[in-house]
Amino acid sequence: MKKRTTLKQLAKELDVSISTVSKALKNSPEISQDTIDKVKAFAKLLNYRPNNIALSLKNRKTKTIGIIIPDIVHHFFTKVIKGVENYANAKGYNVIVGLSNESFSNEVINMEMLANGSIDGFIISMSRETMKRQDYQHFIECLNEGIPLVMFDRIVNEIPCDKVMVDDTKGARIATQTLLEKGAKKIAIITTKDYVSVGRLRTKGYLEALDAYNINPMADLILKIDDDLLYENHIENLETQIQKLLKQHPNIDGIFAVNELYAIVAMKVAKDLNFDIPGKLQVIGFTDGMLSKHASPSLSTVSQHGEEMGEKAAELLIKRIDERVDDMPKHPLMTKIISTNLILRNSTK
Amino acid sequence: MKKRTTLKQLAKELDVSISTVSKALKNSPEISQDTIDKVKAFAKLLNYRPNNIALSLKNRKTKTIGIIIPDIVHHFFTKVIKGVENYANAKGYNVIVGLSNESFSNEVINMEMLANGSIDGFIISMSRETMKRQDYQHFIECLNEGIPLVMFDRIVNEIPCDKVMVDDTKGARIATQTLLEKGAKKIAIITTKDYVSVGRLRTKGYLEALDAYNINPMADLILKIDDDLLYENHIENLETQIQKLLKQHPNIDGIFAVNELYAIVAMKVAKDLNFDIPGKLQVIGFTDGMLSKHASPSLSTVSQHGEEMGEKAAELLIKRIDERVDDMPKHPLMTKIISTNLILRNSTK
DNA sequence: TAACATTACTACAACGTTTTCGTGTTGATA
DNA sequence: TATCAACACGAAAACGTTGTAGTAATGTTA
Repeated sequence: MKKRTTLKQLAKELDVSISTVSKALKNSPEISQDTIDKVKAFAKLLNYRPNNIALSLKNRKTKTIGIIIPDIVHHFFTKVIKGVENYANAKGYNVIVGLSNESFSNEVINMEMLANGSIDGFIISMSRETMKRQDYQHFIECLNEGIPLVMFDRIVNEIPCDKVMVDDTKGARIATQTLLEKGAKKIAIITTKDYVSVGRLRTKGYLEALDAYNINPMADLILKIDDDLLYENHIENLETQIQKLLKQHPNIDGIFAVNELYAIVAMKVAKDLNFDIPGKLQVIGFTDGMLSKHASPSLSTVSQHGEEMGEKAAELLIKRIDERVDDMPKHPLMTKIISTNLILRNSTK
Repeated sequence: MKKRTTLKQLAKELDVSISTVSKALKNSPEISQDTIDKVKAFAKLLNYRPNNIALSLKNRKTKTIGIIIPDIVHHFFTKVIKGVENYANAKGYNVIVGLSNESFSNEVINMEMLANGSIDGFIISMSRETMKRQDYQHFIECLNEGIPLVMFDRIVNEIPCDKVMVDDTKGARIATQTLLEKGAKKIAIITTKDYVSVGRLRTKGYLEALDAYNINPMADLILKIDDDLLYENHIENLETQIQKLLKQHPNIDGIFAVNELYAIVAMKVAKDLNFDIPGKLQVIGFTDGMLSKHASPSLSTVSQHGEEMGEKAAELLIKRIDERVDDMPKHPLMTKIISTNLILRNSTK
């Protein structure tokens, strides 16, 4: 097994010093054109490429960013990763992915593993367990060590870092409003427990829309799902709860679901109960993924623009990293709001 | 901004040498218990953690593996990544993700960016363009430089490396056979152009099954989609082609599709044409994803076990990396076949 | 021709570790 | 009282770079 070519090897073979080789490859004016040509030719011959790790050590920056997400098998997060990759690669950065699997300890372990010099900064969406515990010590420590952080989607205000989010409340408000405009009178919401920030905010938007139409919210129509269960159970539980809801209130004519899966399952249950969609029941979801597009009927939904979020997060992070190097005065913390837009398909009139 | 604690700092403050600190932290018997305790206490106080980059440089291994895939917004690939992460993290490895976007040059650039010492090995599924060009120079070079490679899913025999794949032919044969057993007489296949290895192999399985039942394949029933188009056009094109097929052969009673999306679209088109699924037309797809599970009717499909593939790939790669370090005799190249299984849902009788 | 510039290089330190090979101080032994 | 372990530590090299500071060998000027 051949080992990689180093400056030292080039230097020895060419009978010059390591410095000369290094400088020649960088077209330093200190080196004669003659030598430059020779060195370059030989370097090319041996396929020399500088060792990234050595550079990282020397420059005290790795040109790598870490993204920590709760789950990768999820259209929204993959879109975000894609956005991060796009921007980061264009700036010469690599992306390390860490999966928390919605677990607090995994999140902490993953971050510690990477914070030991492997990355220049983090892009994070917290695990559900972290949100529940409200234990943000690992984020704080990260910042204390001078590692910049950008949070997205699942945000928490206590952490002084850059953030990228969607206007969840507004998106939900517009979705609900649209249902109202399209004639729905009795709209249910399928949402998460309140400790999930996005669920809470989207519920808020739903309530605001009702309020604007002078409709009193009914507790019965607000289904807060505990998605802490294992996946399979979670879906089953979801189905039975929606069934119960639709049977108890057969005159429900609108459903707003805070994510794609909830909306899809709601449609399925409703269809099984012979609800006509969108004739008698209109449905809008949140997050535009494969499921929405290919469901039947296709699902109207609030698009979150995950890719754009990822790009923006990467941009903020890399800016922060660069300013750290220059040791310039920090610019103030940013919270970038990505606007949603409503995609109307066939689950609404 | 505070910088990270180093051995040097600890040494200076404690007024001992760097070596002593290093050894103390490792419980070296050379160091007195007294000193060990002191050093450890102080290290803990300053929250010392060794710099990974320095270790990487010293040990000439990064404990990081790179995974290059054509697209991350794809259930199968995310499953594989998840499997890779699982195994790799458990072994103390990090995972860098590179996206080729089905483009040859992106694949090459991504690999070169990582091959400069950033990773200890690659896990790869080729881009479509690479398959088409059949230009594998970058893989060869990688191997020449002593960087181990594991290919999965989209394999090519010419490259001497470990491989993880599914028995595509067998999976397709069983799927087709199942359709036949369930009474289908005229089965169409929706597949890709032949340069996509998995498409080719799955078509082969389809033909084998027909042959076993003494059925002559009809060219008309073999729809080879050119998925080289942009996404949106691709789907539209797919729809019209399937429409044409079903109109031309309204007595088709079985469809085998080589991926999830093709199957879903086929079902949609068929439903629009008032085919009764599964009554009159049965459908089986390949790759078990979200779409299959939540389609209506839910889609019977050949499950590929992406997560298992990822785990296996990581295992093979890490074994290869370890053997490289020990400089032991290489064990022979492995090709691990992950067996598929057929998940029967409501798109079949 | 002494003083100085210019050219074209080399030596060395540094980034943060680990590890090998010393080395000075004890205490025990012959 | 020399001799030798045992003990507890330090110096230095190495991993592969880069950049600063030197230094010979020229050429130019007063």
